[in-house]
Amino acid sequence: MGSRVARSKTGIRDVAKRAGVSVTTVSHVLNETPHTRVKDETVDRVRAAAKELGYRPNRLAQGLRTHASGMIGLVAEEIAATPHAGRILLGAQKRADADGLALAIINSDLQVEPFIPPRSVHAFLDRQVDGIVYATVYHDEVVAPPIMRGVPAVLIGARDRDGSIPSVLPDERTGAADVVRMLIEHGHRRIAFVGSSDDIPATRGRVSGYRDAMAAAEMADEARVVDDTSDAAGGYRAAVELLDSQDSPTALFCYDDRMAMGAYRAAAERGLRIPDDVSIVGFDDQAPLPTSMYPALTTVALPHYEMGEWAVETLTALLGAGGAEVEPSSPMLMPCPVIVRDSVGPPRDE
Amino acid sequence: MGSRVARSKTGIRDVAKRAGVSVTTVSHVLNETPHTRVKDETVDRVRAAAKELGYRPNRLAQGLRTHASGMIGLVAEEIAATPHAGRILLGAQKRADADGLALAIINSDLQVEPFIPPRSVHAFLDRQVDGIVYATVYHDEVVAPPIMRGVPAVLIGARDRDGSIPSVLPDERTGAADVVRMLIEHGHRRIAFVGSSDDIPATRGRVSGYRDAMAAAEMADEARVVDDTSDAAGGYRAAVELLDSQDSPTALFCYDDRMAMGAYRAAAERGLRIPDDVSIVGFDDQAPLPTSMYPALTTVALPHYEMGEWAVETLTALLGAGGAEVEPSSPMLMPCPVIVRDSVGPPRDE
DNA sequence: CTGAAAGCGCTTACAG
DNA sequence: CTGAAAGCGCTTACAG
Repeated sequence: MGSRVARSKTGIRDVAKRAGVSVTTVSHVLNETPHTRVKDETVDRVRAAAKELGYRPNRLAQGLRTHASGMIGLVAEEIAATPHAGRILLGAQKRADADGLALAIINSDLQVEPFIPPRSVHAFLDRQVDGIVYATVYHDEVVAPPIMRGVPAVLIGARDRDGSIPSVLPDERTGAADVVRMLIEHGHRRIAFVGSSDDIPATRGRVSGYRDAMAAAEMADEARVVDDTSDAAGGYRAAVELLDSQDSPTALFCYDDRMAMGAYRAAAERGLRIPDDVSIVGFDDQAPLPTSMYPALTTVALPHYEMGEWAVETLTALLGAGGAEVEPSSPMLMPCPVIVRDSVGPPRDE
Repeated sequence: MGSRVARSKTGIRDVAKRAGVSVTTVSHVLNETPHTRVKDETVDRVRAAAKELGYRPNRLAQGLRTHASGMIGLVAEEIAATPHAGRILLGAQKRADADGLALAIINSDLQVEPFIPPRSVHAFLDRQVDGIVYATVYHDEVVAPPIMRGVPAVLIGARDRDGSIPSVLPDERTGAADVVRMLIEHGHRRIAFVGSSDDIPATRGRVSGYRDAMAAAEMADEARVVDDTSDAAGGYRAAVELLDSQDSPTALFCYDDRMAMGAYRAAAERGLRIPDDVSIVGFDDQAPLPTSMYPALTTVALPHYEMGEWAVETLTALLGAGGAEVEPSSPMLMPCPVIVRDSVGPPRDE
């Protein structure tokens, strides 16, 4: 055993001894226990002793005593399944840190069924986490195991089937409508949707937003959708079909940035310049794609960071509420801002 | 207070009562304490009682008693600073999970100075983590604060200045040499390096690898490097300069995938097809770039996942060693595999 | 203003 | 083969 063990951590008792007071008093001054007055001079002595000894309270012991571990658990289906979803972690961590909470994470495999696996929840419960956030990206709805009702929880990316767990979802529909409206405001009328054939909520939200905006502009008849795989190859194929058709669109709203990448290629092959000959927008703002494309892609951002923040903020509020039952509420819809870059312009006169 | 509190968790005492034995015995059978024989029938009774009650040991209490929290802490400078570095977390988490360890993460701001901030380490030490992994991506060397010597630790992406903390680094130099050699084997001689002007270890490693490979093929004289910013715009400018020069290169090795993206554009503008007219390779394998490009980019992968795994594996070994001092050793160099896709071919005959 | 004591939920010598 | 008891490092009524 090296120096590591010799260290023999200093405990509250050591501080008490050094300050010549009881551990009770040390605890009170260090925690600034409410409704407890301690003589100023004593306070100083205790603080000094703690400092000199480099005393750090053992959070495990505190947790055992107070039934609050000061830790929250984040279980994420295939952590950062989509590369930049890691931003959910960043947002959650930053917020937790600000609240003096530690963030533990655990990975859960992608769930085919919408059931949250109890295993991951148990791992956290055993460690007495104060709350749990469950992040998924592939389901509309999710059903929580019974044990999960024993602790404050919040959901990211899916709603609770029972409606009793607060949840946050990206407002893809509005985001999509916003960017399409922007296209319309630039003067486009023949705006097509390069859609995805994935059967996930995002697919539905984005087409809906597209249709909303077209309808709002009385252009529902102009709406054209061609679906394909949600990657560059799919975007290419869909864009080719659209661009080579009669009355080809002057603007393409792509399901995601990768499809937009394929659409860029289709345009280039046809000698179409962006945005002069055709405007193209994407969705996701998936770094480093949009800024690596030329011209830089105007797209709609998925608010991962914000959802992570919101989740622990909400959890903190729940904790403060002392475990009061949460009344069922509808999911929070986090705005998806459109990020304007260089791929949109007015339609070419014809 | 809702049903949450009513739950009043069942403890080891409840199990003991139900099984009609002492808590000592319960502890022994549940933990399968070595060198302790318990009558089979008793074992069964205890197990049954635990199961019926849905008993789950309180890890906080166990930790307090055994001085092992079963948790390791990962502090990452700007978590997933680069989008796919989130894979470090995935690798670490998977490995920790397999070892029955929980993984807590904490974010640290980007450090300008190579000093690991004690604050982040403290947060973990207070929670009695069994070990710490510190992940950075911008420094060659890092110096750990004194407190960090009090716990098993490992470094990702940087070496410890004192050499006493095990560390793992991507072997960028070899990876670069490998991909350049591949280009050479395809018959290329005029291979240029589209380099980065960033003053970070990666820059140095990748040029060195390039030079190694050129030298090994007796082509040191053919080496040409032009540096620029490490993004698409920089790659474009550098590639333009190279492609428009006398005896322009037949292959471009780009510092990273984003620069390769810019190089693609430069080639396209010049009517140069990839890989027929010019071969291009990148570095990082930064999803979703390489597979979204056309043709799909051949590149060298940064082994984030593997480094994450290695880190907790090594930590686990350290823990097993019971805190024995680690003899200083040189950093582990994790291979950077070249990922072959479609952007390389033989040089065009001239 | 301060302290003795109980107890959080476990594990672990030690004794029988 | 099994159990009583001490103790991990704290907090918190309660008493003085």
